[in-house]
Parts: sequence; C-alpha cells; structure tokens
Amino acid sequence: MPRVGQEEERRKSIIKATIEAIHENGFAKVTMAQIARKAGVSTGLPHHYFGSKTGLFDATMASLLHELAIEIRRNCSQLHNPQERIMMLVRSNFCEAQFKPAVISAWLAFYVEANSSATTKRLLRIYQRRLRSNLMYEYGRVLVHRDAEKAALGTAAMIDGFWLQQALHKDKTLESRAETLVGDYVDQCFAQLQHLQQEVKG
Amino acid sequence: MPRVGQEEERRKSIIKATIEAIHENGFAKVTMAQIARKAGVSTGLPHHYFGSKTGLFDATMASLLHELAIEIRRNCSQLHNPQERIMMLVRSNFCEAQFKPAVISAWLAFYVEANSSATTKRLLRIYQRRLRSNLMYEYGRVLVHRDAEKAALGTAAMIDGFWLQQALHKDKTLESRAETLVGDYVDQCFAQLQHLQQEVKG
DNA sequence: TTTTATTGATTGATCGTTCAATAAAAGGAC
DNA sequence: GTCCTTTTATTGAACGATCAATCAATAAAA
Repeated sequence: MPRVGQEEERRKSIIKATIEAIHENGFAKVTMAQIARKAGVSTGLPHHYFGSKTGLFDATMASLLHELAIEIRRNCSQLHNPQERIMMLVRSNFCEAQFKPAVISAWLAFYVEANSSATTKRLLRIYQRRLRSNLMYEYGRVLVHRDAEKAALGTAAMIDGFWLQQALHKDKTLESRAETLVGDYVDQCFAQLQHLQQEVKG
Repeated sequence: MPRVGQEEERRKSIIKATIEAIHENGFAKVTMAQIARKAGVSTGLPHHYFGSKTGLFDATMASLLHELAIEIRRNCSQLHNPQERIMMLVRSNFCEAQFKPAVISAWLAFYVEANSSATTKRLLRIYQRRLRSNLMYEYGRVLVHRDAEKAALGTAAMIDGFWLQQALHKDKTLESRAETLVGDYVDQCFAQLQHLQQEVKG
C-alpha cells in the first residue's frame, strides 16, 4: 500500500480532513479516528506524519496561514494603485477557499486554543500583524499617518467581522455583500483625502 | 453542606467557571472536573444542575447572550438620539464584562460548536439578528433604507471584528481604541446624510 | 532482498456520568 | 430551647466508554 514520494499530498489531505472534521463534529468532539477516516487513511497515519494530535493541529493552523498568504501573493502581482491593492487584500480574505464555514470554524477553534498554545497564538498574531501592516502600507501611500492607521485598523476589523459572521452561514452567503460593504468603507477612507486636498486648494 | 435556596448563585458560579476553564485549557481539553474545581464544588454538582456537559455548555451560551442583553437594557434607558443609541450599543459590546478574552473565547468556541449543535446555532443567530436590527432601527430613523442597511451591516461587522481581535490580547487592550474607531465610522455614516441634505438644499 | 509507507489491533489513561452516602437546614413535638 | 425526623443539597468514589498513541505486521516499490 505504500505510495512513495507522495508525502506532501498525504499531509495536505489529512489537514483538509482535519478542517472538515472540526467543522462537522466541533473541536471538543473531533477524534483522530474521524480525521483519518475522512482522509481515507488508517488511524496510525496522522500520528506517523504529525507525531501527535497537538502536532496535527499546529500543522493545520500553519497551513491555514500559509494558504491565505499564497492567495494574497497570487493576486497581488499586477496591481499598483493603493486602492486596488487594498481591495485585492479584501478579496483574498473573502475568496472561495477562505470564506468557507469549515475553514472559518477551524480558524475560530484556533483563536480559542491560542490562549493555551503558544504556537497557535504566535501564528494568529502573525495573521493580525500582516493584515494590518499590508493595509497600513497601502493607505500610507495616500493618507497621512494618523488617518492611514485609523483606516487600516477599521478595514481589518470589518474584514474580520464579516468573516466571523460567515461562520454561521452556508458557503458564499455573505461573500459579495461583504466585499461591497468593505469596498464602500475603503472608498470613504480614501475620500477623506480628497476633501482634505480640496480644502487645501480652496 | 447544603446551602438551601442558593441554586441560582451556584448555577452562575459554575457557568463563570466554565467560561474561564474554556479560556485556560481550550475547548478540546476542558473537563467537568476542572470546571467543578474552579467553581469550588464537587464533580457531581455540575451534572446535578445541568444534566450533562452538553447541557452545561448550552446554559453557558444562553447566559452569554443573556448577559449582553442585560448590559444593553441597562444602558439604553435615557438615550433618544439615534447616534447616541448606536454608540450605546457599541459600548455595551465593548464593556468590561463582554470584552474580556475569556468571555470572547467562550463565544468563539460556541461559534465552532454551532455547526453541530442546533441550540447553539439558534442562539448565535439571535445575537446576530438582534444586533443588526437594533442598529438598523436607529440608522433607519435618519438614513434612507438602503443606506441604513449598509451602515448597520458595516457597523455590526466592525464591532464583531474588533471583538474577535481582542481574543488574542489582555483585558481591555483594544477597548478605547476600538470604541473610537467604530465611533468614527458611525460619524461617517451619519455624515452621508448631511451631504445629501446639503445637495438637496443647494 | 531491502527499503519505505501504511495498517489496525492493542493498551493505558482519561473523562463523563452515576449513585449511594453524608451533612446541613427545616419542621415538628414536647 | 432541645431532640428527633424529614427534606434538601452536596459529595466523591466507582464504572464504563472513549480515545490518543504505539508498534509489530504487512504490502508495495526500488
């Protein structure tokens, strides 16, 4: 039964199964046996690849962060305009792969775990800092520091908020709505500048 | 050892212990024995009062929702101005009792449970609807329906977002910052109207 | 034949739940 | 007020089920 040289695919399918199993059974009731069955492997294999249940969860959290980073990198290439780049960040957070209730459930489960797992807390802090600093950089190209910071924090909060709300719904329920509403907010943030420029000119 | 007529206090202290235990140990590792010890009672008592672990968690979720509703009712009495009432809703969500990482962890744990527990999902949906409809009502007194709806959804998302971010921090870290930023957004939403009025007049 | 990947039965520990025992309060008799 | 009985609240040891983790056996690939 050994499939040689397919370790990476095995890892991915076990992590995918972990995310789905957390969503279906809840974080308190998920078992290694359920995860293994969902991934179509024996109970021993997750342990072989990840060492322990904790190890598997740590790898899953790291994978969630990694997938989001990949999504952003895929989308950012051709864009230069700050506002376009901010909307690209919004869209990356709301893309099909990220906006699934199962994926959101897993993220939220790790938010709870963060207080008792240093590894998890570290990774979630990286997510928060990265989103803020990306937004801050783009806003900072147009707005003065104080306004850029406000806009970045507000935008990050609105992204996280819609994304939390989506946890309770079916796939894609809020997606386009959320994108539009965050878009309106981003417009408003940039519009501040235009008023300011008009005042300076006038 | 019996303390007669103190059932309600016992219930409350067990629920409080549940919230703290979830935060300290994570939802996957929390045990009835830990909860009991933290509440200062024997392992049998939580079962006596709540029937089962599931029953205790359901009661805890209901209590979280109840406490938030109480907080809002306490603050809403004297205010009539829509903008003041919206800021009261914001402040109620960010008040000391609600903005604690332990309380947030518990809410988030239940967001994950919602997919496998109909009771929990029902209660969380009530929270979402109630917040939106409260905001919608106040915005609706000043803005046209379309704008009011946008403002309500955006404000709810921003509240939820800051509140999610607070999960990773110490008590009160973001509180005043978050309140100010949501306040700025609420101001902007109302300012739309003023522009509109000026355009109509001019 | 050797190496590598995978299996799944087994084990030891943990945890939810039960329930008979116990201890405080309340009620009643004198 | 004191003694006894009944009621109510609480305890914690014991049980059974579940589950993470292990590892010897196995089967494909090299």
